[in-house]
Amino acid sequence: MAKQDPDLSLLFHALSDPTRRAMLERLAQGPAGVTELAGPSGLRLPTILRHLAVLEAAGLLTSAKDGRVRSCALNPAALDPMRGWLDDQRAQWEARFDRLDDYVTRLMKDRPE
Amino acid sequence: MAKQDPDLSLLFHALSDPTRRAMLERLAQGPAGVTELAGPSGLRLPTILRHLAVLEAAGLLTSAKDGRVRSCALNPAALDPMRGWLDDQRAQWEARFDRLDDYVTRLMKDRPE
DNA sequence: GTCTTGCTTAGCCATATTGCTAAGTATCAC
DNA sequence: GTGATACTTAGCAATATGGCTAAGCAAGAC
Repeated sequence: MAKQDPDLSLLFHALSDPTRRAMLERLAQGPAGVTELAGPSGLRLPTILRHLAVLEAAGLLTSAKDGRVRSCALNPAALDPMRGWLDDQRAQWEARFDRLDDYVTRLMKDRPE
Repeated sequence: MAKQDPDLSLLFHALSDPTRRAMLERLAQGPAGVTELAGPSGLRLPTILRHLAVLEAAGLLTSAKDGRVRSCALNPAALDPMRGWLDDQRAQWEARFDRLDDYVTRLMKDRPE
């Protein structure tokens, strides 16, 4: 991960819109141009460009212009900080049960027969 | 997962705010009351209540009133659909290289010596 | 019963977001 | 060179979001 402090807020926000998620899903198959990404959504191109800007600002995609075509590509590494955060919470939650187990086990052991 | 179609938009949006993430992080340690959750943020209680409503609407937490205290608890299962979505994109991305490997392998095999 | 504590509701305001249309630029195909 | 294609920019409007203050309700402590 290149960035020291990934902006989780930008990342999660970027994924909070169904159109943006759908575009990323398409890009997971391979690069695509703006018009192709716009197709399924039914939204107008300026709107799509705005959504793409959100995704690019979050680091989830990169784009490059080749002639009149702008090709967009998924940056899968950008998904990792979010997964990391989710995993951390899950881990903390699981640790709760471990601590509870320890507590109950200790209680049983200390319990006078 | 109880819900047939988790609302990914609600879920990702709920995590797009640092205050809300911080509160979930705290709840991963165990249930907490509203005033305790508000403490670290420095925000006023009505604002906190609004944030909690977002989290509850997304299914990420549950709350119950006991006397004058409202206790909030993390619902860790609600994190799973997001992880699932992230994993799916990662999987699709990896599959790209598998398909590329197959293609290149086939190319080398079909290549006249 | 009175005071304190822990929320809760209502309303306001500033900012952000999300969609659109209109107009424009640049590349490509013929 | 002309027309088509693929964006791109600017501006507008409606809605949503995120913060606040003020006022209120209910439970708990004494």
